[in-house]
Amino acid sequence: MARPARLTKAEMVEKLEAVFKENGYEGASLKLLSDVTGLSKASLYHHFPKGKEEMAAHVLAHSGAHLQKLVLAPLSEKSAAGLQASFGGVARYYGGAVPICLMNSLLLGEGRALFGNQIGQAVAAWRKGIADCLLAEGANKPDAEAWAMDAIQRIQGALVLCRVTLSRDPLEASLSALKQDLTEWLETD
Amino acid sequence: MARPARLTKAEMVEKLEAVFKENGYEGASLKLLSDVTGLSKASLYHHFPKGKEEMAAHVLAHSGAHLQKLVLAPLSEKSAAGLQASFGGVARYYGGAVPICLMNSLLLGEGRALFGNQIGQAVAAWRKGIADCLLAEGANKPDAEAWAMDAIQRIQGALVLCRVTLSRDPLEASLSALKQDLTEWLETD
DNA sequence: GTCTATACACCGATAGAC
DNA sequence: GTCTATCGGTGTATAGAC
Repeated sequence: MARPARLTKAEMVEKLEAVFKENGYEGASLKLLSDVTGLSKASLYHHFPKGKEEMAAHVLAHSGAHLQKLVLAPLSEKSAAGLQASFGGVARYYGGAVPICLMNSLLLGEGRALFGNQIGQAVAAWRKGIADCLLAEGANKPDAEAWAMDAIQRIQGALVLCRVTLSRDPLEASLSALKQDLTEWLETD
Repeated sequence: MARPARLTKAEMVEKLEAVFKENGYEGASLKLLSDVTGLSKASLYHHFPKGKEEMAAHVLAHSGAHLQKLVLAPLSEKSAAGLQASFGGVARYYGGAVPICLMNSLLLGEGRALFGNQIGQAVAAWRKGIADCLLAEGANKPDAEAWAMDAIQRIQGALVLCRVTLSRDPLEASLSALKQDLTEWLETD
């Protein structure tokens, strides 16, 4: 595989992702995107001919693949162990000193119109994955679905508080509590 | 009190608030703000001479006063009943078919630099108010603070899911669960 | 207090040289 | 594949008439 210039596409997308997460779709100006990659606006258009919307689409796809690998794949084991592993994956998926959820940032203004459906589907898949793990452990369907929704809700709430407090403590605390809750639920099963 | 033209300042601010909530600080263009109020850009500058930043500051102050009245004031009773009443206030504070948290929307990009500290203080006050209710009911300090953080986290997570699913069901479900949790906690106290 | 008209910077996007 | 230069449009903000 030949070395593609100075930055691989994946490296570009990762740098772009940070800008979209921190600024949202409309706040992510071509100037910011240009600065963070070290490429001129024209060079960005060479790589992403349809401009900002295509950049955001690549970022979302990259992030979605990351979510798939770290968070959703462990759930396919359909067991409590898989669910615990998935929570571990959440901690890695939402990395950094102040984790930010790309989906949350993109769900404002123009971004919501462009990517709202895609984001909704990702969340639905996540929810279903968690619920299926619980069903395999003997939960009934309403309980499993409610617990799954609650888990995602806690993680998303923790991510909001991470942005408020400029730390990743709420996320770590939330994941610990979720793992604990799951363990207790299994014992009383 | 004389009728101040066609819209009172409070009415203006409420209309502006919707734009900032749905679009964030950078996404809230003067065109959108002008359209939603029915005022020209120049008229907006008459009422808010420092422009968009002043509009957002007024919106945040108005929303903060609303939070104070509906959510924080009930907590000053420092009792479980006050806490239950506050949860009811949360449902009213986050009104509409798809509730959106202004603080979340403003914590992106330029908005975070302008209003991050103010938002952090509002959340801290909220957290303290909840914890004080629990302390008055006999909880120890770490438990009270953890429960308070968890409650706010759940509400914020629910609000994120409301935006994902375009409904207010997650918020209502979350508040029901919180009220239930509180009742159970009191029984085992 | 409202408006039209305008100033000027920045935005997303493109042309074309190297 | 990268850049400088530039386009048209939109962004925030102002001037000044009514």
